[in-house]
Amino acid sequence: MTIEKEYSTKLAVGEVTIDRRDIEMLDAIDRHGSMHKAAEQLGRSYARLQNRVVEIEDAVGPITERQRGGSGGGGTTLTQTAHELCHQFGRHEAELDGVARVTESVFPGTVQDRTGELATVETAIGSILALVPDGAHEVQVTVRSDAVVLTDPDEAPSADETSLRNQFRGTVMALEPGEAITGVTVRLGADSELQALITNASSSRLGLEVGQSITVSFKATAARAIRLESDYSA
Amino acid sequence: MTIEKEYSTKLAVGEVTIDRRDIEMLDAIDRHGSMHKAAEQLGRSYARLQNRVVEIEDAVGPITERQRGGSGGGGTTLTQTAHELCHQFGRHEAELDGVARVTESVFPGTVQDRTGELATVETAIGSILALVPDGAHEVQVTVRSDAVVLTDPDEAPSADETSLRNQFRGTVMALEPGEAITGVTVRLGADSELQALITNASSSRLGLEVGQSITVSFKATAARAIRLESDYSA
DNA sequence: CGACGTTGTATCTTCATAGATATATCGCCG
DNA sequence: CGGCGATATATCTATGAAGATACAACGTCG
Repeated sequence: MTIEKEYSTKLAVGEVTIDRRDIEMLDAIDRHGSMHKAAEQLGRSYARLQNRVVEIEDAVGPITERQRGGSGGGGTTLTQTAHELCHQFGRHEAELDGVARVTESVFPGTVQDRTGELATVETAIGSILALVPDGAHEVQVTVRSDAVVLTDPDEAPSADETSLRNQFRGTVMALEPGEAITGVTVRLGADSELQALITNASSSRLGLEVGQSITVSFKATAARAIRLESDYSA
Repeated sequence: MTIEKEYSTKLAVGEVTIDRRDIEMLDAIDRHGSMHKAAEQLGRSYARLQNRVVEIEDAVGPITERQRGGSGGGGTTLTQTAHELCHQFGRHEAELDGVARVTESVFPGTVQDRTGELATVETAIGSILALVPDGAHEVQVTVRSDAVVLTDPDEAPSADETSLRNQFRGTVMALEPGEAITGVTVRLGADSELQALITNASSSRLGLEVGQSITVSFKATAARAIRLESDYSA
């Protein structure tokens, strides 16, 4: 059975939380210049829609300029605030979409030293410096494939010169070239693999081939651990 | 007014989508060994809870072993499948949490050449290679601060040797040291700043100081653009 | 000055979700 | 063999979100 990662994007601003439906509403108002037409196009009742606009404005401040009477009977336009809300929502959604799309590599391990939110986790592939939740001991470290940097081992900068704190040596096991991006699977230990996403250009620049030795790096701030003895008590 | 990024985590598996409430339910069942006690602890009705378990199992397959009668009257334990579901949910949530926590830097620009999902975007700080949605022209490129790599300019590897396709030169404007992680603000152009998160260790290793010249890099697969002429029509 | 197409409200209905309650079933154990 | 504490299930009710409907208010324009 396949499990798909899903999410729903929200922005908490003041007292209200704005979801996709609200953004679609604002977008429709913007495109049609009136709340009535927006309601019609979205197939929802004008009353509720207008109500929601007021509700949001009560918490956020003016997001519309509403005019009644006048030529055409009036209309509603969005304020700059509303447009910025939409953009911010779009950016947030793009980031979340990235999370849901991208594959992750998982390494079980045990927490060793901790400093603040960071800790070293002992895993099958060695020590990983990662963000570790408070009080966790047995954890899984996850690394997003779009955060993994590949380097030619001969040219690899020593970890001293960059902020890439995790660096491992591995062997390219598989290449899945796409139109612009190649998925790379790197074997790091007996049973451990790490996936990376790189541009096709980088792939050919590095001369990637199956069987090749390669250096993989990722930032500590991009490696996140979750505790295995999960406790979801609210 | 402050806008906070929120989200809600979900896993779509088969016909049902599992949310945090479901995971909390499974966790409570696991801890108490019975659905009745779980319902009581969660303050929800046994009937609905039991119903939900059946609902999930209809779609996902066995996630519990339920026994009635016997010593103690019976009880319910979770299957391995259920535990894996919880872990996967935890990992997914950790990633989303990362998105909501981390700051992002935004660069408006216009799309130039495109190959598949990738395109170069002309911005105030120069060309950025990023993931760009289909058909977009005017965009905002966002870069997560945990994806930015800092390098000593003298030692910076040429872009030829790594899969870090975006590389810029800048000046450190601000340092916000935390317990384990330092937030770094780098000025890249007249009006453009990029934020990065690095470990304190990396910060001191690089000898970071305000005013210092520094090289920032990030992967094309970690830079995401959203269209400015947003169209949220469903 | 009246028509028109808006915005602004108020009220009723519909629907889905979940709690409340009651009852049946099960199977070990004293 | 009855009690206990669980699972299993059906029915009623409470609640909240949203649609349906109706009507008042507004202001430009013909």
